[in-house]
Amino acid sequence: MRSPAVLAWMRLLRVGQKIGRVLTEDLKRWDLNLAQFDTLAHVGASEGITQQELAESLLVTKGNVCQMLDRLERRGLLSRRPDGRANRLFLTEGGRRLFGEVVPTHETLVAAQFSALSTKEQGDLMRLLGKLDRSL
Amino acid sequence: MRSPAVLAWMRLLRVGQKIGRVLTEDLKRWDLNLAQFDTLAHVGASEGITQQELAESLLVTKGNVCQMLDRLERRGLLSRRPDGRANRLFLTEGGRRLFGEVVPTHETLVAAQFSALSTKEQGDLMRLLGKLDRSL
DNA sequence: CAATCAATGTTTAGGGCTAAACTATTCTCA
DNA sequence: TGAGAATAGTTTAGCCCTAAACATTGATTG
Repeated sequence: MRSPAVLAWMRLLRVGQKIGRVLTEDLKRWDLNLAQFDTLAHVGASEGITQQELAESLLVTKGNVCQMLDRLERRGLLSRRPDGRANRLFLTEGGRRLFGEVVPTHETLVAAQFSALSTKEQGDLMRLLGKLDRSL
Repeated sequence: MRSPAVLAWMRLLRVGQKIGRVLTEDLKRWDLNLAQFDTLAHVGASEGITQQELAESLLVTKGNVCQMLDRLERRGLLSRRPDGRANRLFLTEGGRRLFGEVVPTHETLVAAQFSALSTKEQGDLMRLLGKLDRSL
């Protein structure tokens, strides 16, 4: 007999994979993937953030952030601005425009993935995951 | 204002990353990562499964499965057994032994990650994710 | 039976991610 | 002030994963 925790974990992974796949597929329209979208989202929400802070915020390594930024910068979506020994990050005009275009569609699609749950259930799920997140 | 769905999605991703990191760290003791563990788990639970079936079950591509199996086979943990045009997969003695050793610890650690939630809450989470999974 | 089609597996190129080694800059304080 | 510690970023090797091209084998049907 499997514990509720193990079952919950297996399902959490599975749901994450499934939804991630749908979102990734949709983001191809803008030639973005989920990691790039999340990076733009974080920078857009906190412009002036450093690479180090971005890495902590995304829960990835700074090496990863560095490479990710190389690509996004090459595409002209954001820019590094040196500040002391750190780099501060900003969206370019193009990055801001693209981001503003993608977000509404993206959020609608996310909502659609959760539409099998009632509003109350979505709230419950959100709260349970929030509690779990804070404990980790 | 963010919808409950978007918040739930962000937290789901985040919780998945955090727990995944803890489990990955622990699996290093056996020189395994999460993907390899999952592969062993699936094969162990359904020996004789084909590569195609395994790929569908893991929600990854068959190309990925092929490479993953190359590594696990090289390590002597499982074996491909040709059957018609398919390969049927089996754990080796070593694979079965390793797997039996890892699983209890792993499940305990998973349970620990969810310990901030009461038994009822874990059940609720499990059910909500199950409902969501079936709808996707 | 032979040609075609479908199913299974393999390979390859490329991006995501990590750990660890490395570089460069800034801070500290004796 | 100058040496060393701490901090921020970059690079590299290697595994994970995908998409797409490829190869092989089995099934279908004219």
